[in-house]
Amino acid sequence: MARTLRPAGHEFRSKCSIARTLDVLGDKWTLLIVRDLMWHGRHTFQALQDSAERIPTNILADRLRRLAEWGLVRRAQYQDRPPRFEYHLTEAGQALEPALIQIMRWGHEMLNGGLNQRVVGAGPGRPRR
Amino acid sequence: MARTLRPAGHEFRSKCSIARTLDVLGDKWTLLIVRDLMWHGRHTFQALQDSAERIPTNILADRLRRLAEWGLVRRAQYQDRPPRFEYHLTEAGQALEPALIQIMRWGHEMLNGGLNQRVVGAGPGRPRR
DNA sequence: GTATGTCACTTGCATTCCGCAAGTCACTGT
DNA sequence: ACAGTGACTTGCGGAATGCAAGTGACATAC
Repeated sequence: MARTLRPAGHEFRSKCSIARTLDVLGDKWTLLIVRDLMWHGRHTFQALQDSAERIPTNILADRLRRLAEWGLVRRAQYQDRPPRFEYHLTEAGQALEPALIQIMRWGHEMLNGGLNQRVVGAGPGRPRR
Repeated sequence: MARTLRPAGHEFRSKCSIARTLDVLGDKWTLLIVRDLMWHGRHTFQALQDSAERIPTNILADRLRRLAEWGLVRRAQYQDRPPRFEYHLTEAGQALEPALIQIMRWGHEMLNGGLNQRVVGAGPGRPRR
């Protein structure tokens, strides 16, 4: 049983599970990064940046840092020279899948959003070269 | 079959259902208001403001306005003199329940958040006096 | 009939966050 | 030598947030 995720010094607004989740994920970008890591096989900074919504690079760097602090994402160097990094969801991050699916459903039905195809096992793993 | 919800003039960032949902609900407060309307029987401005997370009044007014524009919330006057209003979720708003439940689950498991009791049919309806 | 209280908000203002463009650094490939 | 790539960082103007205080229409208590 995992202890509660929480970066050093963080105080939650309240005991409510929803409020706490919003403390972590409550903004316009974070869940899109999780989506790309989970379903779209985007695991490098560059790949995440090239996603459809064109996230600004400073925001992307900041959100990846925060996701790593929260333990939802792991940053790993997969190459030395030049140093290159890849980002992967931890178990805690992957556990967001049911929530993400329900959010996607609602957006599909109410906002005419596109449905995600291949929801499982997508992505090329690490970039080949 | 409902047409796509969208206030006049709004452009979505992308076709993705998740991105579109975040265009509507992607901030720290909006889902807490939905939570209170859905489960906690808070239907007046005052009741919503008294919720545990102490939302600032200007933000609350703004979010209620936006939720109404998006068609997730209906504002109704239930008393003339003095004028008093109550807020209720529309069907589109209520359709967020499965997503909210999954978000709550994740917060409960990963962030040690409190679980919501009475998830269905909570609340006193309109304030008596 | 004056004082206090309630409800539903607005307004002002300082602080913080966001988004865009540009720059940096370490390489690699030609 | 020189353009290119990947992973960021920095600067800066504008938008959003958070706090306190104010407003207007009543209702209730004294």
